[in-house]
Amino acid sequence: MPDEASAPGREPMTQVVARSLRDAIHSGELEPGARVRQETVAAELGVSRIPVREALRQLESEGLVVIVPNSGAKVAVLDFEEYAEIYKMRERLEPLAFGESVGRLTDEQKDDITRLLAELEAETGNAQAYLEADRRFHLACYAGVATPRLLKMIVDFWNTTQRYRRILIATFSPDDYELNNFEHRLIAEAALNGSVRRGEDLIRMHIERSRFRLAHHRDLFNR
Amino acid sequence: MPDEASAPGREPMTQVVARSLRDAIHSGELEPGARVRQETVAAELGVSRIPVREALRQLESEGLVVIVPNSGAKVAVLDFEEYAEIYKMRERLEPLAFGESVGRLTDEQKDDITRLLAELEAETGNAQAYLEADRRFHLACYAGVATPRLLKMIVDFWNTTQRYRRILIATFSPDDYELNNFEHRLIAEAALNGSVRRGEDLIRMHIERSRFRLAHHRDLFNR
DNA sequence: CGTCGCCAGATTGGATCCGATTTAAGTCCA
DNA sequence: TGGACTTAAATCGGATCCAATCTGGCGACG
Repeated sequence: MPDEASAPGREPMTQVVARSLRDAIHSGELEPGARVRQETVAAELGVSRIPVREALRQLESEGLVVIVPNSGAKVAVLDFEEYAEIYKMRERLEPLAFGESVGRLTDEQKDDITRLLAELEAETGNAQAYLEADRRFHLACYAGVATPRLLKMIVDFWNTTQRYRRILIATFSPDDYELNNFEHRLIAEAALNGSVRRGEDLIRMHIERSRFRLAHHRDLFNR
Repeated sequence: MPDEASAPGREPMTQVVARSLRDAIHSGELEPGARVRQETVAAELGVSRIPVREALRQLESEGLVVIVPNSGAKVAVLDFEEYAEIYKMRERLEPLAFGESVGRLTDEQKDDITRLLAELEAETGNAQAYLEADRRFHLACYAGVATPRLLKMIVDFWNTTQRYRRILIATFSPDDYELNNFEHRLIAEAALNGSVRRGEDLIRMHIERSRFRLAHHRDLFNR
């Protein structure tokens, strides 16, 4: 056999379906409010509806979809208040993650941060690529977090808001990009130097600033 | 018809199963590490395994059980570090919830806080009842939170740690109870007065203190 | 005597099928 | 012409059935 993915047995279909749907929502292929039919997804991936239903339950717990009994699943729609609330939670949890991570970063992980910072700056002005680099940079700062719960929570936050960040970043001026880059440099510096307290403050402010800017774009949530 | 629970159609079995399992874990009937067999649960509730499997996926996302592919589900076991990490998250999120809640509390909800505080003090020394009252008192303080995400997250935290708090409370001295009651009174006061900042600090310290005491009981996690 | 491999029972994962509920179109009547 | 009722198609929830995988015990071999 060729390689077989170093498989410890086969991976359950539910996980494959869940990942596939996550990617589809993440990439914008499935927009907020879009209906997700079990039969359609099942046919598309060549499985029955059973693993699709289990995957949908999982995604619902992650906040990515909303299931209405006997009616169906839809990609979760966030209104302005929900979006802001997620940012408020991020303002509390991401500094914690930073603090838990910094002391445990390996040399490779530190290199990743440096590299991703450079990538991020290189993509300035390129909305789609910048968005992706932004995500990876921030998550790289939390790579040292030892317990999976906190990390999963933060990733879920990024996933549920991804689609909306995409809309927001389209409104970025060159100055917005520049300020972002500046803050990222400071954060990376704090991470590499082990300046826990300073990094925590920087991250909180970084997210807080994003949330404040949000208030100027409330209209993006009207539909 | 009598009342029919104001039903908008029937409630899906998955939710019934999930709630039942949550309760069983919550009450200690299912201990951490206990294996959860789909067939057993299904038979017990008179349903097939399908809704059981979906419920298990849901509980996994909530952190209550761990599913090993092709092997089965077990009630989640927390080691000392995971438990401490959850408390650290609570230290960040519950003050936020308090702040979001206080300004929006209705008169009924304020009465609930007063009443539950009294109940809590009345159960001093009675571990089992105190545990339950403690939970309800704290959650009552967050009753004004408008967005469900934050609240669900906090409830999940309380659920996953419930079994361990039960063990810890058994080690409480009269002084421990007294100190707890004192802090609860201050928190209730802040909630009723609308002292947001003070309440946030109190709650953070309240949880922090619980976490510190935990360090003296590391042995409870050995198994 | 301990370890590795093999076989049977138990348990999970997935597919297909059926009944129940929702949704939407179409019709009737004011 | 517009709204409410009826009916039919689409879709979901759940049950039963079958295949794949894991667990535990037995025996053979080193």
